[in-house]
Amino acid sequence: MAGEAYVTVRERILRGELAIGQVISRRKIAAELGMSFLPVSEALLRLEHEGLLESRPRAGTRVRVPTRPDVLGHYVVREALESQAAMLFAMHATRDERSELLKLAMRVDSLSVQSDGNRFIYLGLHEKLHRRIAECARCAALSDAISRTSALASTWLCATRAPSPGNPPAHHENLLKILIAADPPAAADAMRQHIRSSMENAMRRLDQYFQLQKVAPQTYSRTQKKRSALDALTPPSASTHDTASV
Amino acid sequence: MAGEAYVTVRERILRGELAIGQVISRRKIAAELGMSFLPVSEALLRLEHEGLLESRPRAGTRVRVPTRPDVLGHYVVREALESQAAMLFAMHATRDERSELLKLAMRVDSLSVQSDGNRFIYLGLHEKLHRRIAECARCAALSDAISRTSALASTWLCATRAPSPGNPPAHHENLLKILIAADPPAAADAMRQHIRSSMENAMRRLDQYFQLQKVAPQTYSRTQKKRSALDALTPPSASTHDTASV
DNA sequence: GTTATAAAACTGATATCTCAATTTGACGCC
DNA sequence: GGCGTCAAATTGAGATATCAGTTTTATAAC
Repeated sequence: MAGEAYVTVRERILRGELAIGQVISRRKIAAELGMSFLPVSEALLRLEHEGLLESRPRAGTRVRVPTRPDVLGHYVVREALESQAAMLFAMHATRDERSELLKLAMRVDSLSVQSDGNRFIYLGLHEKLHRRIAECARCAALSDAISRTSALASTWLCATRAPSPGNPPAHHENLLKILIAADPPAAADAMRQHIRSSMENAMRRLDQYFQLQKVAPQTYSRTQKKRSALDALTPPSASTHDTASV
Repeated sequence: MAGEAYVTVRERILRGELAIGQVISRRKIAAELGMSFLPVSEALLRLEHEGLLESRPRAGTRVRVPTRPDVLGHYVVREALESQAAMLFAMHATRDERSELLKLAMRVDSLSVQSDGNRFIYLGLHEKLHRRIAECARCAALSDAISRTSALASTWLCATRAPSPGNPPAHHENLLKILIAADPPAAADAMRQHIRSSMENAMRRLDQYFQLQKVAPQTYSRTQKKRSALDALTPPSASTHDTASV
């Protein structure tokens, strides 16, 4: 049951149904899922340890509002893990896997240039590309570490609106071409550069949240009126089928 | 309270008071610490997620018995994180920090060659060296990721007896000399090699536990007699002040 | 209208209790 | 004597109740 609650809440955060900074109630979720709030507490605690939530002891729990060092640190860790995965991919991936992922990269690129609301499809496919690279590295522990880490970034990118602005059209295709070429250090280095450009992108987008934090460092308000500063920032997406509106 | 239980149990595992495969009881720990077993459950759940414990739903909880892929995967992740830290150390560490850590490395090496029971002191200092390198990388998230990861290895190394057999006398000193030289890629590579040799070392030592797992894959026996296979492997250390016996 | 304040509602944390699954150890059977 | 079986003990998981701290809101004073 705790696992069910974990998956449900995690999905909601990752799909952007719960915006950054939004306060959630253990009791309401428990009632909604038809269980006591003890397994829900367990799930939320786990999500807090993974960095998706934050809570103050007796005030409330909300979707984590990242700070600038948070995002920087996240991408440093991610750079370490994903460049390692790229290196192992160059060493161990089969021929089929290499061609599969090259094709996937080209699809991601083609979705990237379209600016009509395929944002969620693009994000999902982009995450799949990175996940598959990690899986082809043939190391479960590394895959796990990466998927734990990239869940965080998914949250942050879900919250922002603009579809990747200044990426070259063949961004991922070029990356995969290097990974396929089977030179491990070069693969690691290419992934390293890729992650760094992702970081700059994310930094630019999340800037508004960094400003916000200085204004309301630790607000766990449950009502609407005092969250106006936050609400002004969150994209209007909300409902799941509304992705074609931008 | 949950935090207190977490720290206590974690300490016991890391100090080797709880051997690999040993079964522990939530209720006994709760009684011992004077609290309900709910906060204890929370603490044990966290330790399970961190990989220090393993449990079967209604059978029991024990200190995790690592498999070969576990250890391999652990060191792959660790290689990724620590080589990143080494790179950032080469870039950002101050002059004072560089000389401090070089001295620390030399102390670690000198303890390494002595074979009279300074094992716990050596392990502690060795861990401190790696921790300080991560801290000097100026990235809290990376430090956290590393300390979470290296806790696992500490458990495993605590369980084994032999003081690092075939390391060259100036193993860590040479590593630090490269880190200090301020060439980031070279620093990363040196750390990478260092971690890999650590892995081979750990693999050799933990081999007996890998064999064991095939015999008793999932035993949560609370009695002594069926654990004879495990008991034969655990070092006689146990009591904290008994380190000078080997 | 604004501000200060106190009661009310709500939150997370813990304790206590119950329950189903597992292990244990003793009993009976061959 | 060895082996299968079943009751008792133990375990982790969940439900409910209680408590202390925080936020909200209604109230009163200015």
